[in-house]
Amino acid sequence: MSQINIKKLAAELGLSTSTVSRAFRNNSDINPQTKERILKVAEELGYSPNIYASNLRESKSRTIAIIIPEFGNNFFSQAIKGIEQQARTNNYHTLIYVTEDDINQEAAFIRALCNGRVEGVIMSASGEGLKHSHLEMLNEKHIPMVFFDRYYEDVEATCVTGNDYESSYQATKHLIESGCQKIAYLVINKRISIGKIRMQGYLDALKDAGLPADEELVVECTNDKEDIYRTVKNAFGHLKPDGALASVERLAIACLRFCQDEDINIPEDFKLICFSCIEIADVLNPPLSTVKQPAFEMGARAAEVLFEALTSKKTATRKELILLPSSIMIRKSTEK
Amino acid sequence: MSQINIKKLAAELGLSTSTVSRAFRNNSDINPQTKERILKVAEELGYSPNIYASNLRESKSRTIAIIIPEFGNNFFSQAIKGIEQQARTNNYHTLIYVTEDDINQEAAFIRALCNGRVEGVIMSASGEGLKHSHLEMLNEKHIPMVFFDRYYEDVEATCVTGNDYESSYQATKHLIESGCQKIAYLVINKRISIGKIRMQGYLDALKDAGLPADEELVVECTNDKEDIYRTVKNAFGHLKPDGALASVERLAIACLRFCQDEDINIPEDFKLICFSCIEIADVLNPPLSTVKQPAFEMGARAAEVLFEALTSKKTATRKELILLPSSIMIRKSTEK
DNA sequence: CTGTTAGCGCATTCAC
DNA sequence: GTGAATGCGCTAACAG
Repeated sequence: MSQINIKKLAAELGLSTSTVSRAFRNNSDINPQTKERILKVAEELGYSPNIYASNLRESKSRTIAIIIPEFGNNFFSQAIKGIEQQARTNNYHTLIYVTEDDINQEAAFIRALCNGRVEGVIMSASGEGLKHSHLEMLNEKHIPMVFFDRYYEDVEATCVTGNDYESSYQATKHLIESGCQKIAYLVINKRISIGKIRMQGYLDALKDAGLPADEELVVECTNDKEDIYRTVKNAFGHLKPDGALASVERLAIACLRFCQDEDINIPEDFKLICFSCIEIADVLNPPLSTVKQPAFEMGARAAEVLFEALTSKKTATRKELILLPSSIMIRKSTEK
Repeated sequence: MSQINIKKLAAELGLSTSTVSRAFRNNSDINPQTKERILKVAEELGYSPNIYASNLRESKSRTIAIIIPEFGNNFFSQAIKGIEQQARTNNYHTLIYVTEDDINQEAAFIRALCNGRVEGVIMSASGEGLKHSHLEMLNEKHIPMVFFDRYYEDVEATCVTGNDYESSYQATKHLIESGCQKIAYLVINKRISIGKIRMQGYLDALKDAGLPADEELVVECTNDKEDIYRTVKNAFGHLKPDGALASVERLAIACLRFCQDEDINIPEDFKLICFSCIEIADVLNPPLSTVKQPAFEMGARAAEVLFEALTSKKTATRKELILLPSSIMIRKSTEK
């Protein structure tokens, strides 16, 4: 059986293709009875308009792209859910691209998207502190973009992110109030957006408490699992901290592992808190205090901003920082 | 600035559109120098072929759909990575659809995909034991499909899944050898595919060990977090098991929570093992023994089967069960 | 190796 | 309220 198309359906119905087309779009006026008849026969014959022909004709795709550094962690999973919820209500499809934290990948994806595949982009940045010229193409192609969580300061676009400075300050303060005197800050890259902002909150909290805001206590790690463990081990060896704030979950998990291996008691000998959206923090060993970002809301909000731009035919979003509050969940790992 | 297209680019170059087109496709022969010149100018002018026009013209989309019951757990995240890796090497795009375990959603997605949006479907089933007539449409439209993990027995299609019976048998045997006498089996739905097969392995292991394979020990839960906790609590109350095999991670987490709340010592008073791909099982309280499915490989393998069908122009995959071995990771939660 | 020509399936003018 | 005609941007014969 050859595939059905609008022409065959029209022939079957004894109508013109334009009338059939009208039955599937809501704008044009059409006799309600004709419409109903068309839809009924279409259903029977398993016809639905070819998406690519429509896209071509209308030169719009009702599709947006999500570009994220990694996939499969709680934060991004929840953020994606938030985005998809909005996409669904706006009748849009989503395409997900994962950069593995590689800005070249990011650039490649952006380039590949500029052929009309998507109408807008929601992105968490992969290469803060590097060249971002690949984003200019979006501008040229009039494709609006919104950042969430991680963003480029030098790019004109709205960003929805957490109130990281404040949360970091509060988390550090909480460690101090729990009795910590020598608090390490664990970070992947301290020179860029979230790593940097969270560090500032941490440093200021130390300072305000009269503790030495010593940059030696800032421990930078790579993104590799084995490497992280080694770095943590090393840091423990020469810093001997009694507490730590981890800027991302992975680093805190490495601490838990290390403490387990070395029989360091948490929270007695060492207290730990981290930024994380993990849903099973309460059954970790020990239950882990977290700064929980509103991932779902971030995604949803970023999508809202994008769809607003899309429906009002704006070709870009305006430079603006939207901060959503995180909540500090205190558990055993930071008990006195 | 009006958008660039193949005609303008051709005009700019003093060439015909077909030559330009050839420069972007690898098949037709074209003067290497011409090609290079075209690609260079295209780069400068920010031209790339409109995807939707290509799709329409070639009537293929180089896109596949992934349909899964849920999103954001380790198993599906890893499986998706496996699929995407294969998709990338085959130069295909992926669209992800999440059903929230609702077969109506699944049917709606399938219907929406049949307008040519995708060339193939990789799916983990959401409604085992229910009507699956919505899948007939894929057949009519000649869209091949592959199941992974969860599948419909009554549908003709290849399925890539775990060796669940064997793993379940081994996991139960391990509990018995660790000293358990009264082992519960926790499951979301014992009448369907994975829940059913895993139960069979469990029951047979009990029987072979001379333990009563009592169906009372099979505890069925809903999919709701609060509900699961209540069911677990209730089961502990009247069954008083000394061990459990959980068919999915979520149920084991509820056990950990319950034991933590009630000061039940694991593994002394109660031993626990579950099917799970969780990567931080070693820092749970206590470290959790798991049956780890090869999620990434499953996804990759399912994608391989699909692409094989696609490249050989088959319109469906043949009914076949491909079993990939899981590995049992023994940790503290099942120690003697 | 390159150009000409003819659609892919659909949505939108513009007539009637 | 409906139909005829046109072209969205691209690719694949075919001819040269």
